[in-house]
Amino acid sequence: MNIGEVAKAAGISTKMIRHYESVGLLPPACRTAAGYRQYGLADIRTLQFIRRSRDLGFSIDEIRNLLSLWQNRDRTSREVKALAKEHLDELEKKLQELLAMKKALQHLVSCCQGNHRPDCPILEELAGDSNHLSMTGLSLSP
Amino acid sequence: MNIGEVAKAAGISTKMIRHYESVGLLPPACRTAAGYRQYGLADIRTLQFIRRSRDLGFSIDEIRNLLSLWQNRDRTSREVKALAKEHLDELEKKLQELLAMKKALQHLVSCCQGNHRPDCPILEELAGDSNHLSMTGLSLSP
DNA sequence: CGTTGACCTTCCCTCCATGGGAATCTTCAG
DNA sequence: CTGAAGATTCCCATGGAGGGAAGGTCAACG
Repeated sequence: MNIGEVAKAAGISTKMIRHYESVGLLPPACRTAAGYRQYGLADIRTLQFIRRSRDLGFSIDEIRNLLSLWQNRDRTSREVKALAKEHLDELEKKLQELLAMKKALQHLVSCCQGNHRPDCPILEELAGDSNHLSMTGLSLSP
Repeated sequence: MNIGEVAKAAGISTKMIRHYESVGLLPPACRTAAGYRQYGLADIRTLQFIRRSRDLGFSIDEIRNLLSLWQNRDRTSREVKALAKEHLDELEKKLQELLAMKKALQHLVSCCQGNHRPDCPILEELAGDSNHLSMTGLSLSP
C-alpha cells in the first residue's frame, strides 16, 4: 500500500505519517524501487494506535512509550497504568488552569454592562484598577 | 528605565518585552544614544495589562484589540464584552475537549488492574480492540 | 506510444508563545 | 582601568500540524 491509502485507512494525513516516521514513532517504511513508501496492515494498526493516543492527548514521547509497551509482551499493566495516570494528572492540571481562567473571565464578563458607554470592568481589571474583584476572591494578582 | 527594570516591575521577561515590541503590541521604545530602550511608567502599565490578559489566555491578536479598546476613549463596553465573550467561548470549547479526554482516560485507567500481568484495557482500547467500552458510551471512535 | 492527471518524493516555510545562547557593546562601581 | 552586570541583535528550538514548490512515478485512456 502507498502512503495515501494507509493515510485514509488510519485517518492520519500523509504529512503526519512522514513526520511520525521522521521522529521515530514509526519504523522507516520499506520503499519501492522508485522510493515510494510501502505499508501493510500492521502499519495501519500502528497508525490507528497513534491516532487514538493523540485523541487522548498523549504527546509524541508518551506515545513512543505506549507503543513500546504495546509491542512488548513482557510489559506489566502496572507500567501502562502509571503512564496513563501521569498523563491524566497533566490533563487535570491543564483543566484546572483553564477552569481558573474561565471562572475569572466569566465573572468579568458578567460584571460588564455591554452597552454604549466606555466604562468597563473587564478593561479596569486588566489595567489593574481592581476594586470590583477585591471582595470576590477572584483577583488575578493575589 | 532600562528594559530589565520594567521587566521586573511588570513581571515579564526582557525577551518577551522585545518580542511584544517586534509584533506591534508595544510601540517601539525610545532609545538612548547607545541604543538602549527607555521606558516610563505608562509602559509598565501597558505591560501589566498585557500580562494580565495573557494570564486570562488571550492571544497576542486579541490583546492587540483589547489594548486598542483600552486606549480608545470612544470605545463601548459592548465591544469589550463581545471580545471577552468570544474568548470565553474558546476557553469553554478547549475545556470540553480536555474534559472529554480526561473522562475517557479516567475510565480506562480505572479499568486497568495495574498489576504484574501484561493484559491491559488501556492498550486494548488504543489498539482498537474495544469491547469493554462498547457499553459505556465512551468509545473513542464513534 | 504519448499525454494527462493523480500520486509520490524531499525540502523549506509558517503558525504561537516562549526561551536559550552567542557575539558584541555600554554602563557603572571599585 | 578593569570587571561585572546589563543591553543589543541574531539565530535556533520547542510541538504538532499544515502549505506549497519542484520534481519523479504510475496508470489509464486515446
